Amino acid sequence: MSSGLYKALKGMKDIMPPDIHIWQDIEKKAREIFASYGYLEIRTPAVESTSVFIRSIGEDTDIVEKEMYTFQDKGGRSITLRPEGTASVVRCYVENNLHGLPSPQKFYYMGPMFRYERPQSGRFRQFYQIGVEAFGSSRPEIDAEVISMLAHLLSGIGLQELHFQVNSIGCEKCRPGFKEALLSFFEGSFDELCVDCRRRYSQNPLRILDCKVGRCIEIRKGAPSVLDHLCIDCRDHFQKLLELLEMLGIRYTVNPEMVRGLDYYTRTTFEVTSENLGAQNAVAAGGRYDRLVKEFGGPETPAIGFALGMERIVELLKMTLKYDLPAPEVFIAVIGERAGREGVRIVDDLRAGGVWAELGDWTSSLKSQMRRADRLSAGLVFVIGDDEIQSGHVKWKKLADAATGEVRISGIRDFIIEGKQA
RNA sequence: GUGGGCGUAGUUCAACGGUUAGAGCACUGGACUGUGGCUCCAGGUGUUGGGGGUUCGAAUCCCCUCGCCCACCCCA
Repeated sequence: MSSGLYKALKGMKDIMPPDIHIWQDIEKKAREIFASYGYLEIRTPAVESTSVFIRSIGEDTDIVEKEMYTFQDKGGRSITLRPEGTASVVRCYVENNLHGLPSPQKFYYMGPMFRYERPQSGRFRQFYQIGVEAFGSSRPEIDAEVISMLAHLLSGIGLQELHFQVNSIGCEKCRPGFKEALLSFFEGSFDELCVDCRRRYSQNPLRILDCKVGRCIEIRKGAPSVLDHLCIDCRDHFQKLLELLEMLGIRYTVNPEMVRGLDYYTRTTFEVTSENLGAQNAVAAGGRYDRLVKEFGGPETPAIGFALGMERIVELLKMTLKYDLPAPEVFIAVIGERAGREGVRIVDDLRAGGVWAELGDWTSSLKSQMRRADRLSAGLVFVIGDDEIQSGHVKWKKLADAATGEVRISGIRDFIIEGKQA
């Protein structure tokens, strides 16, 4: 049972030690890898005009229909906490005329996203994503670059056994034909489809391919495949991408039934899943969105990106790696007020030298100070009392193996720093 | 939005409808008066999530409500 007057809102979590160190490691690794691929950080506001998201994500997607945190500000404007990152970055790209810079322009971002959903395992109302967006190239090489970068990031932080799926959902030229084909395929068995799929039939027939209801899975056997309906250009693009992925040694499967939940995707879509997560098993996903920049009032600019879900990655990492709390290098136990004052000086000096040092409380017993040092897993303990101040020499003890020694008080700082280097 | 499971100490969990709701861990102090871990001893905490009802009597049964978890849906 929790105490206190307040709790975090439903679906929102505090991220604390020791977990926070996993988060920091992931973020650090991501920055390193993105840097080597030439992606630069971009930070956009967490709130945008509601229309930014409606326009990009799509009027009748679930996100827009029922999952957005939308409010009116005091000026009566409708504003929304971002449910994903791409829309904001595209808005930023267009607003700041970044297309005037040499193409392609490549960015990454990290931060919280918000969706008003019922929380469950791996799903939160405030969740964190790391994402990348590359603008200005329609070449399959950039698709491969983005996917390869994702693969390197995931393996770089120690995740194995992830499943890469790729697909192409065509462009504005070939998708209408495919929709037609789907509609006529399902026409005869329409009445047998589940309620949701009957709705999808008119709203977004591609999603029928993604339905998990047993009967619908039956019915769609033999349904037309997107891949058979791609136009020449899309087919060529996809083919080239697959060749590049082969060449890079990225293991993947082509899944023609993979459909993404955002309307802006064109051509390449991909998703990375894990078997160890429960129902919400996507750890990262992305795709190409060649029309969005234009939609936002910019010049025709092809683009591609992905986002990965921090909580899910952290969850996977916690299964295999053990993260300990960081521990101080030095603990100064002090006996008596005079030593207590001397201790303040010593830890301050050590800290100025970049050493994590903690000071005991001279009003509590040496035993309890030692116990605290032990609980903190401190590396070395120095015990200072009147005798030590008199003689200028102090004993140290290494908690791990109980080794002891002696050093001049004035030499503690050098002793520690040299010890670190050795 | 729809289902299912669960709410007892800081934490993990006990308590056939029946005394004053207990135990491990953790925490603090001591045994060991200036050296941690191991052992032993001592110490404290609960509106049994909240509200109502049934009953002589409710942590226990019923209703409502809130919260958490899981799943559907959807997605990172």
